[in-house]
Amino acid sequence: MSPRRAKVLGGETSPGALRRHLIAVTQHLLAAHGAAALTTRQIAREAQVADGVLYNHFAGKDDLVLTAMAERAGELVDAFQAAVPEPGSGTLEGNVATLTRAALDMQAGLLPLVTGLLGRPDLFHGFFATFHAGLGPQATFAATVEYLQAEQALGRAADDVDAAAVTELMFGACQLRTIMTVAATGTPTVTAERAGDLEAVVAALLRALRPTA
Amino acid sequence: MSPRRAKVLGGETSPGALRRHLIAVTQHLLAAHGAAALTTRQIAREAQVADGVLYNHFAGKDDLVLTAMAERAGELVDAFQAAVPEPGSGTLEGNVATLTRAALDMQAGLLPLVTGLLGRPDLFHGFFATFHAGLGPQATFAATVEYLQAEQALGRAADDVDAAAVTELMFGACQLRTIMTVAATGTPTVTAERAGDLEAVVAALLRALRPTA
Amino acid sequence: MSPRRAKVLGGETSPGALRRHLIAVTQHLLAAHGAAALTTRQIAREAQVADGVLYNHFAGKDDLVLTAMAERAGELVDAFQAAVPEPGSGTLEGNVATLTRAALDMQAGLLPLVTGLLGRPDLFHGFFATFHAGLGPQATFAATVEYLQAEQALGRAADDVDAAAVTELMFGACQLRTIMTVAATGTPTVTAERAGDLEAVVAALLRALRPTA
Amino acid sequence: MSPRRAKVLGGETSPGALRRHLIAVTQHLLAAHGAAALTTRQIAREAQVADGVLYNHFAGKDDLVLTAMAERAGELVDAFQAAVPEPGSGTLEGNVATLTRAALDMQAGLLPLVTGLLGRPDLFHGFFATFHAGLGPQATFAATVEYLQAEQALGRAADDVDAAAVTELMFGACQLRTIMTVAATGTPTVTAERAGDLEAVVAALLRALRPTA
DNA sequence: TATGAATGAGTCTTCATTCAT
DNA sequence: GATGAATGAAGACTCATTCAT
Repeated sequence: MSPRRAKVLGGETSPGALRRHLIAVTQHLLAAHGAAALTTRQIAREAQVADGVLYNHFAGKDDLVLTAMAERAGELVDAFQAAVPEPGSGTLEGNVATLTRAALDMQAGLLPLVTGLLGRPDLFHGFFATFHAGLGPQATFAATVEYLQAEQALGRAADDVDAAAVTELMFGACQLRTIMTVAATGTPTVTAERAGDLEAVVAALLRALRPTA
Repeated sequence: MSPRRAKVLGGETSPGALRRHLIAVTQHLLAAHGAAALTTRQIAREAQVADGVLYNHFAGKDDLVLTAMAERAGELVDAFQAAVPEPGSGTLEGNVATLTRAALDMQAGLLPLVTGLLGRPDLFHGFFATFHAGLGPQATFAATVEYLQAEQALGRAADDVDAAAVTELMFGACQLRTIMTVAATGTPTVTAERAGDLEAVVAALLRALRPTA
Repeated sequence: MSPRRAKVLGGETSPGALRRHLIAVTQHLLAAHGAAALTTRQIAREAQVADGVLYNHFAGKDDLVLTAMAERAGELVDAFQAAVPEPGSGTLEGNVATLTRAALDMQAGLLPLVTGLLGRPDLFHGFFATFHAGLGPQATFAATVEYLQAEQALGRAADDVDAAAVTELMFGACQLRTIMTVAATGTPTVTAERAGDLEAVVAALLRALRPTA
Repeated sequence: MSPRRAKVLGGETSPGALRRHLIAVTQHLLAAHGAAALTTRQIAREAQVADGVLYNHFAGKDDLVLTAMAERAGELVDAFQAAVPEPGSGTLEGNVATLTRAALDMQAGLLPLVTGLLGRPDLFHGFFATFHAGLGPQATFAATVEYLQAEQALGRAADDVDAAAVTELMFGACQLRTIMTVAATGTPTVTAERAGDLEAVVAALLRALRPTA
């Protein structure tokens, strides 16, 4: 009836501002209340806009959600990649600890996203397909394997252990921690603090990377 | 009009028979199509009973689903526990491989259950609280830690590595494999075969358990 | 929240009563307000039932509407068929007048149905396909042609005129009258009275059936 | 941001150019996809203009659509009128055939217009009221009656048959053909070719116009 | 005048839950 | 206990219309 420009964005009028606002709200709701509570009405209410706005900027709910997820995942991936150490720099111990911590941060951020998708395997599949080669979570796995292989080549890590297997152990442990933290706390938001320390896990990983007796 | 449940249950009339039937049907649908496709009508149709029966045996949908999940989880836990080797028996290598394989089987079975729950953190929390001490998935973690500690005591595994950390690596890797398999295949059901082999992971775990050089 | 059996049907509890009630309401709304005003909510309100009931008896709105239309069309067709005279009985003049009047009644009843369908050619096509051979409006055309051919065989009508063409003229004139009546009155309901008399049309038709000079 | 209608209209800037453009686009969409698929957004997109323009030139969607319909109907009427033969010219047979073919062309063109209107009897009524005396489809009826009466006066057609009734038969048969063609093909567009030949219908009409035995 | 993002009532549909029989 | 029709809030989505720029 009476279309009035929302004043939610504080006068922000640059093109695409509302689009980004909707993405941000979706990411927030996803992280705060889980995927089950994510309805178009909730998004609209939280964004302080009319129910229909969503469809002026996205093809539909799935489009918005997938976009929000992909964007957030991209940020998490970027943050991880930035943390991957230069092979040969520092100590192997410190580097593995850094990587493990970064993996936990990423998994914690990824969980609320992945959570909503697991119930819809088709979308989940498409979500991973969304990323161009070398840009998705898969890329963080590859980067870690590469790092470890480089350390093996440098002789700082045993070369008779499979770098991919070690990476699976590392990422898997972090994911497990994340999920168990959700189970323990009952909130979808997992902070590094709540997830506990990883010292022992890092130590065990390092043993796998040391030369055999 | 008139009760004719006999058909489905093959004449079974003992008390609680229908209750167990509903649980079984729910477990089947959960495993086959995932939690997102689970409606009370689906359950009733598959169970060949009226829509309302559910409420004669359970407080509501959540109660039924949670009960079915807990029971199925119990079976998976039991299967895992049965696979935990006697410390000192066989070889450490074989035993760790057995445990890892058992962990993968359990995670694969657990995933469709957990999937529906992750979107609702409150229920997820309650799900774990459901288990009496020593009966839930947590117990399998404890059993594995105990096994490893016993091997450490027997001198077959290094005693300067944290058994709990190794267990986290093992379970975590299995969980990661399971989820990535869903992402790769786009189906909610993960079989051990589809999840690929674990040799390299087992080998890496064993390195963590061997004495340091 | 509180499901209570509607008392709309006056205590009628025979199976299928509500289904038939919904069909009747749909037919009424269609005839009274046209297809554009036909929403599921309107139907539910007019039927004095909850919004969702429709879906307990029909696959969806289209199913209900198509069913209602087919049923009403069936009645109209039956009424027409009952009016088709026995060839040789009475006078040709009287029989053609009877048929023309019957055709007008049928077209008047059919119009509000067809009206809603013309906007959706796919459904319109399916609507005619719905009828088993010899049961739809097409059958009335065939019956009229047959009647005329029988009169031709009896020598009461000229045999050098195409019976199908005469039938097209008859049915077409009636349809035109019906539509022009809607245009003139602005209501979708056309009664025989409002459509005016057909004497001159019948006379013209009879001329086509008389032997050439 | 800034007006750039020039593109579409080829630099045309005379007042009313955009108004006429919108009407043309609406007519095109109406004929091609039917009234059910006609949204203001569709029109705007097809016209390469902003959603709101429509309201700068018309009171609303109904106004635009009705205007477009009336204009198109006017064209169809003009085409028909141009085809009405001079009484006494050629042969009666040829002239009636010409008129019938022209009536079919007109009905086929009118159908997609009328289709969307039949579901809204109020608009349908207003549509016919739109035409000034002697300009609407009604005028074609009058012209045909006049033509026939002239032929009657000239002695080329029997004068004891009602010219209006014969016209009703002619127009009605054409309309029936048009609608049945939609039913048979499932497409909203009816071309003269698809509607089949009219020879038998013309022959029957001519019989009605010949002197009685 | 043109723009096009924003509006929000309204559409069809789903589904957990109730309760008279 | 069993039945299953009825309920109605809620979901995703559409679209004619408005108005600040």
